[in-house]
Amino acid sequence: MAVTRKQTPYHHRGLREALIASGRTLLEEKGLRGFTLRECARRAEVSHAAPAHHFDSINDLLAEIATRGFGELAAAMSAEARRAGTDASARLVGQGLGYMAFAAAHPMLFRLMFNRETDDFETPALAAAAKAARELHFAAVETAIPQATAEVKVRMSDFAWATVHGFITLVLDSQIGAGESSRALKARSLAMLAAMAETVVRSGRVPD
Amino acid sequence: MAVTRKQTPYHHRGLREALIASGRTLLEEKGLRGFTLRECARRAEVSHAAPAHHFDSINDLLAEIATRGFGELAAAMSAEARRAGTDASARLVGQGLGYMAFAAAHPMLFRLMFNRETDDFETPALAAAAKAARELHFAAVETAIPQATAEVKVRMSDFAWATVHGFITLVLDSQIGAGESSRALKARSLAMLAAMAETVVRSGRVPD
DNA sequence: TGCTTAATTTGACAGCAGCAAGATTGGATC
DNA sequence: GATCCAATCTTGCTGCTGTCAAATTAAGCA
Repeated sequence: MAVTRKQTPYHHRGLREALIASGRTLLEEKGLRGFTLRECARRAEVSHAAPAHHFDSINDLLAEIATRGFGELAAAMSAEARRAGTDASARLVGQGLGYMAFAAAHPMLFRLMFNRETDDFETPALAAAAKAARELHFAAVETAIPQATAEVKVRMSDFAWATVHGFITLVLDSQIGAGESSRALKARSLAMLAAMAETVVRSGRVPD
Repeated sequence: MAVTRKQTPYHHRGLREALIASGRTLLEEKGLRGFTLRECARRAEVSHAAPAHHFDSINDLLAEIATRGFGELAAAMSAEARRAGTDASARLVGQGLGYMAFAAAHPMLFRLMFNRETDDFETPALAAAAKAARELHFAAVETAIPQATAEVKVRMSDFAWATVHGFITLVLDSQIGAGESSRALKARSLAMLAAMAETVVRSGRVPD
């Protein structure tokens, strides 16, 4: 009985990782609506039912991809903040830049991470990864306005995040800067971040 | 030959509108991922192929639903701005409130309107409706800071929109205020809008 | 070696979008 | 009023999809 299957072994061994990888490129190519478990399997050169042994459902795979996305997002934020030096305000801007750069580089992944439509693929790990990114951001705001009250800190953290998230989201959805050069867009982003940081820092100065 | 079909006539007459209506409730119930042309047809008590005569594809129906959504969004913004009175800053806050209220009332529709994944259901009418809402917002910002340069006006329009859009988006995606009472959430929204309006107005006062 | 278990396969089911061909209706024309 | 046409809707297909069940293969361990 000649093994007609190519030289690929029956046991893939690293299928779980392979599926996450192929799933991620597929997501980036086709978007969530074009995302297919069977296509993931095809790209990993494996039968259509193989993924079932590594992921309970298609949502499970999506959750894993999103979870890792949050890890990368946090890393991108940290890296840019570090590059920005020691000034707290500059670090806040840097973190925002990292956030936007990640979203621009992986738009579909970014959408998946936040577009928690019906919560039907919420996972403890996913929730924890999202929370970690949030806390990274909150810490940066806290450092920028150490003397502010806890309530103001929370408020400004919301504010800064909403600004950055809203802007890049609208850009990705072609609502802002459609047809503009990436150079012009970058200038717009920086202006946005500057306005954000200024408002945050000012809130720390005003006694109430 | 007894007519086994119920008393419903062969020609539905208002099928296009019926599909838009059933599609919209379906969307709100199941989200974009659970949205199905056949289920729309079923709810309109019509065969699965009937929609094809009114919409080229499922994306066509979604585009029409999204287009009407933008009309309603603009109406909600205008109504709240009117309620806010004549002060330009208050009107800006009111518009933001209307925006958020619409999104909170129709979260899935709101997501559909903006989640323009692969642009595969972009339509001239949809683009125009989105643009109308944008211009409504820009006009409000312009009125609030009439003496500012054109560039600052654009910048602040982006800024204000990003703030409001980002905040409500994060709330809908359970990233902000998860598990909070709607009362507390409303307070957070108002604080957010106040910070936004203050920044906009200040940008109009500073000479550059 | 043989046995157990994990990993993968094939095959099936129901549901989906879109297409084609037939059935029914409403309205215009004669 | 009768006839024809175009619009509307239905049934039935094709090739997808996710998920399940059963069969097959490989790996690890005694």
